[in-house]
Amino acid sequence: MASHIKDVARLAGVSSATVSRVLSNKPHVRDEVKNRVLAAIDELGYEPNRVARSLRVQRSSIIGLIISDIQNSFFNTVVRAIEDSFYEHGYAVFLCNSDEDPEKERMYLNLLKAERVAGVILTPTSKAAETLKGLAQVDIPVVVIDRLVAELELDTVTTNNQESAYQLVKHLVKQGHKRIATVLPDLSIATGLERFEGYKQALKEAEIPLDHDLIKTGKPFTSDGYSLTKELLKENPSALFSATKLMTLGVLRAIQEQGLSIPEDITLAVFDKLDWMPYQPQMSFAEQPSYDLGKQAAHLLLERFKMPERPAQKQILKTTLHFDVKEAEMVLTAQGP
Amino acid sequence: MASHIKDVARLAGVSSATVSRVLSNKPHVRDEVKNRVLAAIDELGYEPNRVARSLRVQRSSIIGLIISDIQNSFFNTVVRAIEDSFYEHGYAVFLCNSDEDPEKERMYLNLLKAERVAGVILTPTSKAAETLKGLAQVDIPVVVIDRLVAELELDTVTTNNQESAYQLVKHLVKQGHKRIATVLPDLSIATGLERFEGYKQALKEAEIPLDHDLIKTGKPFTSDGYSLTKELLKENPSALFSATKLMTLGVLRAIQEQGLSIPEDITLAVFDKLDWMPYQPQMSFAEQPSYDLGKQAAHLLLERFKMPERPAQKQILKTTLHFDVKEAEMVLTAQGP
DNA sequence: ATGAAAGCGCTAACAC
DNA sequence: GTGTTAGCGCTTTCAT
Repeated sequence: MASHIKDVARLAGVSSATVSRVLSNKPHVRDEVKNRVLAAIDELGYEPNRVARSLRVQRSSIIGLIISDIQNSFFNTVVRAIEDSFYEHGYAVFLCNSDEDPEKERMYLNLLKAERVAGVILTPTSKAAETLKGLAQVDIPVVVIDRLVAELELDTVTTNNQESAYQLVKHLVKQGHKRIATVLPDLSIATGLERFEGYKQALKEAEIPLDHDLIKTGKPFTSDGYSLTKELLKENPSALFSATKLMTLGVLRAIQEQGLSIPEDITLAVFDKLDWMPYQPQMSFAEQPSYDLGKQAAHLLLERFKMPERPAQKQILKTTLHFDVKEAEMVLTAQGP
Repeated sequence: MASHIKDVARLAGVSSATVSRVLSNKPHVRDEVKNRVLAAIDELGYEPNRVARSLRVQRSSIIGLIISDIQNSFFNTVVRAIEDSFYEHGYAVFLCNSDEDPEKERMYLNLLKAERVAGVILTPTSKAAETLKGLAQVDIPVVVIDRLVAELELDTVTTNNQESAYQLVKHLVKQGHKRIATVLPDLSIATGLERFEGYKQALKEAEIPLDHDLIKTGKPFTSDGYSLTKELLKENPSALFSATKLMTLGVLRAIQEQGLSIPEDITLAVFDKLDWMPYQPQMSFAEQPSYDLGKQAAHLLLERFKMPERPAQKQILKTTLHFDVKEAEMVLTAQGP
């Protein structure tokens, strides 16, 4: 049987109010009393009931974190950064996987609302706006990462998608490529749209007309990357820009099945740094600052707790560009895909 | 401002007790009254405060799920199965990533205890036993998956590790291999030990003496799979048994760097089905029933809620063995690594 | 500096 | 079948 604050109070010979003050490091407790309380806590192995606390203060110490794909190592790093940040501040992070499914996202958001979590961080699907308004009703602050929610004034951390895509494609142009294909996520996803804008910008600057046979969109999954590339290869592009990590895996497979070599037959520029894999050809890529992204998101949320009325901040982080990196230069990280 | 049960009661012209009864589908409410309550709930957009409910019933509707590596797609499927099962029963799943770190595991277990979750499912590290006893003190049931906790009488779902490893290695033996190397996770992890037993059993049966230069253990990560294999290859094995998915990725890389082809130069038998990858050579593998494993774990926990005194159940699921599967036969799943 | 007491929103025992 | 009420364990005024 777990002990309660009353038991601690009795053992220390004080009231439960005093124990509570000690627990939350409030001032106005004599050191001698404080030590007696601490000793009693220790002796009983007392741990506060966080549920009772949450009810009383009308807010739990849980942070809800909804990620569109927990298997994607990019998001995994983001998760770790957020956990690290909140752990220091006594919050626990409740992780939810939306799988890019607006229905699951809605379910989790409502649940987090019912649990009266302290705050929410999420990578929104394109349908998140409506449900997010419900959280605002109960004053649960939200930080959006990776993708914008255009309709809402929310704290946001994203990366410079358009600029990075522009630089990657510009690099292909400089290498003399004219037929540059691209594989993108649906343009309803903000990152897809922004990266497409970068692609267009680079071509326009080089006065290469847009060829719609070289542009394919789909779900940001390996399977779509694969099938879209199979179609694209019929058009004989000399280079390809892939806009998301998972799609790139499918791109690689399709190219390999076709017996083409990289970069001789087809040159690649892609978004995201690939996980370490047995096979990894030379390519250019934009590495997103995933840990920083998580850190910043946590920071914004903690700031918001202190200043609920502060205007929404939109942070844009920079990717690191790597041009024509060969397999050998890839770093071996602790964990694979 | 969110509405409360009292507001609903007032609007429907009943007491809050009746509203509560309607909410939890208790009997003894007239249909006419029930409908009035439902209408009021709808009109106010009322959602129960789960925190208050948790405090009152001394148990939340949250299931804690601690996974040793959320990026591993094997566990990802397990997570999905567990979420699916509990969603049907009105529980929410709180996902935590222990990263194989006993300290993080301890932190999360204590947190889940303080949150008075309804139950916990976890893939334990080798140091879990002590902390798990703390949960027993507050009557929080625990189901252990993938790995046993020897010291404790807990509901458990695992796979037939020894038998599967035995069959895989036996297959290598039948193909005439005498120098069969193996890469294993530390034997303090139950799965590592069991799979090693299977390996030894197959060699013993074939009267092949154990050669300790062909046996390497490490952390179940890609990096260790890679470095251990580099060493093993100096011994010129003709076959290799890799005991975990992440390690296998490192194995493949090391073999490729050495310029060896699979299966001609070295034959592979491995645990786990690899995620879809651009490069994937022929090998034998034991596919774990990951979805079933999650389903069964959820089932055991739900049963335990109903019958707290039932003796602990130890379920052992069977892997599906695939021998000498070529790349082309691999199924393209929706998502990559 | 400390204690007494109210109350967070809900459920369940008991009364009718 | 429905209402009244006590109380889950904690925090936070308000007294002293």
